[in-house]
Amino acid sequence: MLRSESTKFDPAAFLASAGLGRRIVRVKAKDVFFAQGNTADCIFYLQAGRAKLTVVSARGKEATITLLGPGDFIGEESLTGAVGLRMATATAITACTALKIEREEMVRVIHEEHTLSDVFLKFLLARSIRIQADLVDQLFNSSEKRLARILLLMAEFGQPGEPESLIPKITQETLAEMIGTTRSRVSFFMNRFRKHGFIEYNGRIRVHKSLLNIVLHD
Amino acid sequence: MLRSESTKFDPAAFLASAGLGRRIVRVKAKDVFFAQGNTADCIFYLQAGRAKLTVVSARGKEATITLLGPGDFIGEESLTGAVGLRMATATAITACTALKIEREEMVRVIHEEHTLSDVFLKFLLARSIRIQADLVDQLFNSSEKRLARILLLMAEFGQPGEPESLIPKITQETLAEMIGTTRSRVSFFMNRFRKHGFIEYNGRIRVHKSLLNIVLHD
DNA sequence: TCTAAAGTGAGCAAAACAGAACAGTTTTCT
DNA sequence: AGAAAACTGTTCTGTTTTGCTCACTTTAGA
Repeated sequence: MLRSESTKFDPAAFLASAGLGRRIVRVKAKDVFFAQGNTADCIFYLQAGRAKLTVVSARGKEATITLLGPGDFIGEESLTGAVGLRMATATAITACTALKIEREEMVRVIHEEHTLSDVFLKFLLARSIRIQADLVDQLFNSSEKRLARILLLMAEFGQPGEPESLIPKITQETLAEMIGTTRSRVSFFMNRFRKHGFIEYNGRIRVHKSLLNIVLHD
Repeated sequence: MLRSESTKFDPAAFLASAGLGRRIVRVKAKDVFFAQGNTADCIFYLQAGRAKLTVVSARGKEATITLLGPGDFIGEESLTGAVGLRMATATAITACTALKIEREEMVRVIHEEHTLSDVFLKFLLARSIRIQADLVDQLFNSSEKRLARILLLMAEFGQPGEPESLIPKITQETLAEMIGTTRSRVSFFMNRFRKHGFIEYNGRIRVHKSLLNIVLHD
């Protein structure tokens, strides 16, 4: 019964290939993995591409909770006790390749394979900490500081292979949704940052270290 | 080596008693479990009492992230890869009894005992979802709605043994810290709620279901 | 029991913000 | 290439929120 007793279990291999209760799916840019209100009966492991998690409020306002990249899990709310509903919508930003794992299979494997539950736990811990940091940021800071912080965080987001400080293409609308303000406000601050030399952009945004001054200094 | 192969492992028993790498501690009301900036080398399992998690900003403003009760873990950031620092301060609200588990021991047990890692995973998932909901609330709603929501959530907080809708004693200051506004603003809204009959209070706060109207209706 | 500390209710000016509008620019699709 | 859609910079108005201050009440501790 326990796989680990007979064969060596490799979480990387598990998350890279199809199998019982799991298969590889491709999601085109702007298509959704799942939408808010859907039944939460599976979890995705993002192999390639970028995606985002958004929520819409009662009166149609939209908020972006987080951006997701390769190695992230999507839809972990499916693993709670009872089968519930999706609380957010997961949308592909670029074309994505992901492993779709059925709820039962994921629960089983997490239960039986330490190595995989380690991977998952690490992800969940990191995510939980990041969201908590976002909440704290929201509680403490003004829109301007929140924008500065998000820009700095995203400058790291692109792997340290690229000439860092170059931010993946993103619209002011999405930035506004992430920091909880309006698009016009983002536009206003972006230009202020640019005037002060904290950032520069023609097409994509390049963040200068000096932007830290906005976040750090009172 | 693997405990589960020889003896039956009982997570409830583990979390209820002292042992190797873990011991029971008592924390008086207003004393701290740990403070922001401390080395994160252990995790607590709260057996009895109530506690809160707070963060202070650069310029001394304070935010309350969450309230904690029996069955909650405190200080899970200690389980991330490298040994880091506490990102928040955990303070006892009432006298607390908790199991203090050393980082290494917790990592070991989570790794070796499915039943405990299940318990921990469930906690982490719930917490992560709750904090995400708080973030969404913060992104969408006005101070007034946030206050209404927190009050409603806390009305559930007291176990369904008590005549529910009676909120555990809490100051306006703490409420203000939780929803990210000023104390005077909380005072203002509380009186408005009271005038409309949504809540009543002499010493402790009693929440009426009608308060839902504030949260739900546009 | 008395006093200091903590908590509460109010009010006000200044700052931050939302929301809408509109023209100009860039992307995307056919 | 040309039209439609998406994105950006900017302005304006009214609202919300902050950051105080002060008087009063309740609570906790010596």
